[in-house]
Amino acid sequence: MEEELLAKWESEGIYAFNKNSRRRLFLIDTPPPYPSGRPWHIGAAAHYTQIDMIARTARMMGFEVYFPIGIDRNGIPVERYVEREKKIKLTALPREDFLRICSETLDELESEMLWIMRRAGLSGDFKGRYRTDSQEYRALTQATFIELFKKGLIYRSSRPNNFCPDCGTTIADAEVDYAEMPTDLVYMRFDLKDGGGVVVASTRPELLGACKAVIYNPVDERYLGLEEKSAVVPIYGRVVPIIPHGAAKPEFGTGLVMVCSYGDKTDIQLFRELGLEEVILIGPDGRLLEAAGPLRGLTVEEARRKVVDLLSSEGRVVKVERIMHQVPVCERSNTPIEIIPMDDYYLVQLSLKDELLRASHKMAFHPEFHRQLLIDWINSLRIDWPISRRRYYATEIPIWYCKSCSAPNLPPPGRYYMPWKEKPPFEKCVNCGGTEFVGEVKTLDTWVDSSISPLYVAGYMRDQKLFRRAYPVALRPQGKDIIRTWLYYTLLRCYQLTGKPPFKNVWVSGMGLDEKGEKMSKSRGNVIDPRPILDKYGADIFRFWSAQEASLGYDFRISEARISAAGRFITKLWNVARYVSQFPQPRRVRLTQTDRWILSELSALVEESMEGYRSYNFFIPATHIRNFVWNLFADHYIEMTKMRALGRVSGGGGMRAAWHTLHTVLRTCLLLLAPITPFSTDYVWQALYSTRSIHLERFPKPRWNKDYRRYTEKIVSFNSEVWRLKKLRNLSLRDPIEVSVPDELSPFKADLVAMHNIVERA
RNA sequence: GGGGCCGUGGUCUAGCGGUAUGACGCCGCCCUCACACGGCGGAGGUCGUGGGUUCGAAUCCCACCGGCCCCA
Repeated sequence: MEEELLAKWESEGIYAFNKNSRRRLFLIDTPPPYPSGRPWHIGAAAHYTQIDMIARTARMMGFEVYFPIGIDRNGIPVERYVEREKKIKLTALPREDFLRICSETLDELESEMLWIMRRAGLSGDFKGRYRTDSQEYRALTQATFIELFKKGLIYRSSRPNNFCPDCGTTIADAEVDYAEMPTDLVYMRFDLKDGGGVVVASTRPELLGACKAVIYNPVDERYLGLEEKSAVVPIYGRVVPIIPHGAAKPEFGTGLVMVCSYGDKTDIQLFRELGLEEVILIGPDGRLLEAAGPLRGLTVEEARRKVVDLLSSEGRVVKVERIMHQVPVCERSNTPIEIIPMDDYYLVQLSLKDELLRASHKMAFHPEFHRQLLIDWINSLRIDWPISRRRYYATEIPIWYCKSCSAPNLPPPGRYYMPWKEKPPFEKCVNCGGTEFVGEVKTLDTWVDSSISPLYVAGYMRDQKLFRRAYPVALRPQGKDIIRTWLYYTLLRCYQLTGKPPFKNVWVSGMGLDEKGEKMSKSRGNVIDPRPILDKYGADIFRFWSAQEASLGYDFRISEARISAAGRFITKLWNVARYVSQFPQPRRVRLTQTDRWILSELSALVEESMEGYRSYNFFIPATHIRNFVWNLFADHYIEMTKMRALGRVSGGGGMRAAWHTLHTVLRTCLLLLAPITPFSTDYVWQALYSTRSIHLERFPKPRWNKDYRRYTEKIVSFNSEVWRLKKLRNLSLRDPIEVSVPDELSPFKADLVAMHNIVERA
């Protein structure tokens, strides 16, 4: 059934976006997922079904919706996947061959994700889907690079930064993770220049050759009086100052810390602050350089062992302590990073912090409390964004350097350029008129591409007419795990380019965890493949589960048992529809009090559901509709009116009213559920109510008087009481029973009597 | 060290100023002509701990404990 509807929706093109529509536009900056491995995370699949609910909600509210489908295909993840899975090293092949393999690998992984998205019923633009590694997309990335370069917001610099020896490139702070690892804390005796000695503890003894100072905390009484004195660095014999500084923690090691270029971020700061001259000790291959003297040519690990040996032979190792230490690692390769100065391109961000903070207050957050994650990240920025990477499968930096004067020459924006293999599209150097050029070989961080997705989908530089209407785009949906990357970088880049925040609304979902509440990961072995789930249960069940399980912004647990339990509601809905479908749909009827009562509740349901839809919180409509359909409509209204609807009561005046009401309630519930369970609702809709899809309809209005809601509790408890009595007396539900209907329920008396087969007391 | 979220019957969860919602599980009865992927009935909670505000707190405030996540 679902497959047929999918084909029908596609052939009829009912979700097509008409950019010239007069309706208000609603653009969704769909996250282009990255095909980095398989299977695709079931939490991600759930996340995308919720984004689809947003799209469907906006359509049913009367917006012209653009729900693009994109795939993010640039950058280190695929390169590492190829290196790992196919055992091919980036540098082992000609650049073009490596690129081809990456592209083919992406095609495979991508088709799997697209199958899941389509099968889950996403009403997105599959036909016009985009890829961030397409010529058109990369051309836009390069155009924005050129624009920002000319604005002076991109510059080249060689400064100490995170360097991953395994990936062979500089990486940004956002790509650094911290791993808890056991490390040796080595206590080393340093001589003082004027005699005597001190003990310095360090986890990086191999950096002794870059030690330029020793610090202690000024409140640390043990070292009062060391100020003004100098220490002699073991092995290297360099004399360095001892300085009181707050960065030293008295409780760590001996309270004396050596300052080297560069053990960590604090070292960078101290070198700058104290005006120390750096010693570059580690090369891009992760091996120690000339300046390391006896350690030259060794890897960091080897050097660490060797330096301890050397120190021991001099009797300088006081003790070695095994400690757990937070080590900064590259999030792609899990390799400990080194801080090495490299020549890279930087995008200005520090000087924009205040403006970005202001801009982040101009976007509405759903839920509000996730705004703080963005603000915290902006506040924690300490360096401009290094955007260049020494990698291949990414957008090239569009610059050629003049061979005679080394001036950068940039091409005109608009086309996709590959400076490492192409001739420049100009003849002469803008600076000296030289005619020989060398193309830049470095590429861009993949976030440089993905951070312009809202510009891409809104037609920036390509369709000004659309762009003016569509930007800032209506909504950015995304997971909370990529706030510091995707959300932040998008804000930064779009703000630099357009002076505006890119979104009106930011919708941040929580993460899908396993049934115990732990993160799903291959190493834990708790991943669930979404494909068999979709095959077994169908998309509607998966979607209804997803709506009901994940309240806005909170993490949610994924268990097959709960997905299967959610399926029972779909079955219930199905059976209700089957029951209702046996009756005709009379137009003009005279409603009874019972009919008015359920319509009162229906009005309330519409209002509650719409409140949820307006805040993109599908948990609210899903749970309310479920409760209404199951616990009021089916259990009470249908039972109360069954005799009347089936024409089993004398007179039969209310029969047509019951028919009419049953259909009204069903029709309204279908409309309310359509964004969440698009398949079943459309199926029933087209079978009973219309020749065209439910997904072209608008949401219902709460147009029934709500006064009768005051009877709800009394009706429910009266019915319960009768059921209980029958049970108590061992009567079947059809057996007659002698009870009196309370006066306050007299408006419903006829239905209640028929329902319970009540025999009036004499 | 900083920040965020959470702590409600066996498990999960709603409520967020008037002593508690629903689901799964459990017990019992029932194939009642839409539905046994069902219906009905039932057992089960001093809402993490301590204090405060209030006529009244799961709900607001403070402290603490525990869990998860993020950042340094």
